[in-house]
Amino acid sequence: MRLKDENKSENIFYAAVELINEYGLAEISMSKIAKKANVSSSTIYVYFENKEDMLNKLYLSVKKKMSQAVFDNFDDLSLQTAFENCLRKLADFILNNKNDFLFIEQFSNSPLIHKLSRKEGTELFDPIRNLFEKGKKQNVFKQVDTHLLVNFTFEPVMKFAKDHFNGLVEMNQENLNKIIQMSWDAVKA
Amino acid sequence: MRLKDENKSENIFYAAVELINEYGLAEISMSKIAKKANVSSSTIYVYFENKEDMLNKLYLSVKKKMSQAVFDNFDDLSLQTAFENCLRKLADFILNNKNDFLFIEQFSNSPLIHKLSRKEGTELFDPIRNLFEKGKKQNVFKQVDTHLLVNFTFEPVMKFAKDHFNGLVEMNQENLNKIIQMSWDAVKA
Amino acid sequence: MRLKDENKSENIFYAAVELINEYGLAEISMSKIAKKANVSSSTIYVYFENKEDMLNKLYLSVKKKMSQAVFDNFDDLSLQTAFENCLRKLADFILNNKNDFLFIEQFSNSPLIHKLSRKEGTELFDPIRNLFEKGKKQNVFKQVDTHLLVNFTFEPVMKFAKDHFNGLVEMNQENLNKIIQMSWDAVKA
Amino acid sequence: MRLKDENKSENIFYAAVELINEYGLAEISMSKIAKKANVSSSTIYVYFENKEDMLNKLYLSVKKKMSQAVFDNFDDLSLQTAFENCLRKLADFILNNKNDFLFIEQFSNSPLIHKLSRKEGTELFDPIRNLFEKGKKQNVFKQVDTHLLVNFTFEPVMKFAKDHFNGLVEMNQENLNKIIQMSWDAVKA
DNA sequence: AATGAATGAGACTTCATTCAT
DNA sequence: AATGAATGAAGTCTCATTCAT
Repeated sequence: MRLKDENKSENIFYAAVELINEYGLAEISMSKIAKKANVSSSTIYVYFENKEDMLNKLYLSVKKKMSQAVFDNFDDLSLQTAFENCLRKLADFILNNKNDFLFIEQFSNSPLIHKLSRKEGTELFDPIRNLFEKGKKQNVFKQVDTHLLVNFTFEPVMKFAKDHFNGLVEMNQENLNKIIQMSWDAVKA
Repeated sequence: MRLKDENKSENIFYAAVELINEYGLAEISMSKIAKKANVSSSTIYVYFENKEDMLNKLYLSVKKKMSQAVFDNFDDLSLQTAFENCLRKLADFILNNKNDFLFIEQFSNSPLIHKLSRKEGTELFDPIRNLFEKGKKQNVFKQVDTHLLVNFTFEPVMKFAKDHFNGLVEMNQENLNKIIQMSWDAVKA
Repeated sequence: MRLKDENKSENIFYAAVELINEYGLAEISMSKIAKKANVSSSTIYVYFENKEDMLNKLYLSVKKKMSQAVFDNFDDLSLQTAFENCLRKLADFILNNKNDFLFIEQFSNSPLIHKLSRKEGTELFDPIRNLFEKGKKQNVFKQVDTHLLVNFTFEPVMKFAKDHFNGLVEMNQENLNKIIQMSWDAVKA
Repeated sequence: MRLKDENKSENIFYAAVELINEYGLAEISMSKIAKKANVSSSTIYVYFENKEDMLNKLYLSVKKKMSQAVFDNFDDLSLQTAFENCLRKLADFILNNKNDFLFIEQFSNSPLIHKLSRKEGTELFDPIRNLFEKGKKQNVFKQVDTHLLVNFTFEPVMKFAKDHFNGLVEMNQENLNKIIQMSWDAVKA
């Protein structure tokens, strides 16, 4: 028996993300992905049950990559430094992995995402939730639902990144500093 | 010659939004929309050039409906009241027009959206930008790119609404009040 | 709107029967049928829901044609003449419509046939059952389940026809006469 | 070198018969058979040249099993007892091996059957032909083509069995006795 | 204006089979 | 002998769109 070629699965993921960004979730096809990944389209079905399964696994894979980047060296820092750091790393990741980021945005707003995938994807960001829980106890943060604190941390920067990609604004150091300040103002007690 | 039936066009829009929410942008088809709208699929082509045209017009139509709701009675108010009011009206609109809102989120994250549609859609929210411009001059708001102020106003509440629809949190009056406070803290000078 | 071309549906039926005989139920495809019928394979789906639906409707159509041939001028005859006549007409039909006959044999032995189609197909042969019911009352036929009488009437001649097509025997007048005699011996009181 | 595992080949046969009855000759696939037989689909190719070869060998195997059952203890009996016995044993076999029987009916009506397989399958029933040849010489049976005698012996009971499986009639002792009587009336001189 | 008929292109997926171990 | 990996070919069916009325 032949050995599974781990590259193949990665090539498929890579091709899918590229194409989804170019044409949109609605317009990609398994055969386009296969062609770009240099495999036969039937080979995709060796690795995934079907299109939906493939997309959900891709989502989880990309989200994991993103969370690892964001929470790199996260636990050893003070609250505020950790908060600031992860925002910077998020911005970094988005700018350097535009397609990954935009794929996540597209997919997580579509009903193709499975309940379980959404849950698992959310849990990858537990560290930031834990940070806020801890901070709330120390009265560093507002006494509000943790989800709210998270939303004020991540959503504005992510929207700003999209505006950046659309040419409306420029995501430079200065703007990033301001975002961090504003996020902090929003969440701090 | 018969007149174009305004109802038909609305039925088509309505059916499209429903189906996109149920199956996703990737899975809808002109024939499914036609069937749900009780028209022949060729009739859709009487009203729209093609699928892309239809979706972009639908987007603009829904976004307009949303902006009208958000900026209802907007200009006659003080800065802070206008700010608070439009956030409340946004939340209201989202809760009462879930499918419209989720369609916008799905569509505006997809490359199917035309550059021009995005621009026109953005301009529908000029009132909030004008408000911030005015407020910056009065030193009520931080001296940062207006897009940033807008992002801190709308993004968190919209994400919170999605969390609400996913059963993670409850969008009640209390939480809404907190959101408004946090948004204000983020943008105020 | 264009008018439905009744020919198309007949061409599809004809092509299907031909191909099923050439390649077998297991080996035909919608596209082969379409090509032979000179229509686009998507056109088949204008006329039929799917392959199964098409095959079942084809079955009923062919079976009806067969029953009409078999029971032509059936009711006005005496019991024995009617019995003999319909056997001769069956043999005639089979010899002149080999493909139709063999299609029925193939399809009715496959699980693709719907319960309802089998029932409807069976009912098309009610006349022979009525004949036997009547004859049983007059003590012309054996007092056994009518299905049994039918089976002894039709099955041997149909198997003989298949043997004929396979080159094992020759279905000539002499053999047909003998078959009729044997059938009669089997069913008569 | 390992020996071919006789079990594997039997498992494959068994799985094939089951699936063909459930889904039909047209809908089975090597991979479905492999899955049901708990072997890899490439293993099937260790035992058979290809799908057609496998089906033809399966046919012959099942037909042999059937003929052995039918002609068990056949030669030592008187003409009429042998005739009656083998009809009873055929009915028995069919009732106890429904899937085997229905597979034969499906396969032998399809063009997938090879000329040679049909010939070999037919020869397995030589004993009944020999019986009729002998009986014709003794003027016990009608002086007609032996195939005809065979057809009047086997076809009605086989059709009756199918009617039974379709819920139209009940194949009980009483009905079987009548079938035997009718067959005898048909073939006897 | 409205629509059922029609279709080429292409969707997803499974197929029978071979390869490499 | 046995099998998981791999694939080109082909499967059914739906697609967006146009045609003809």
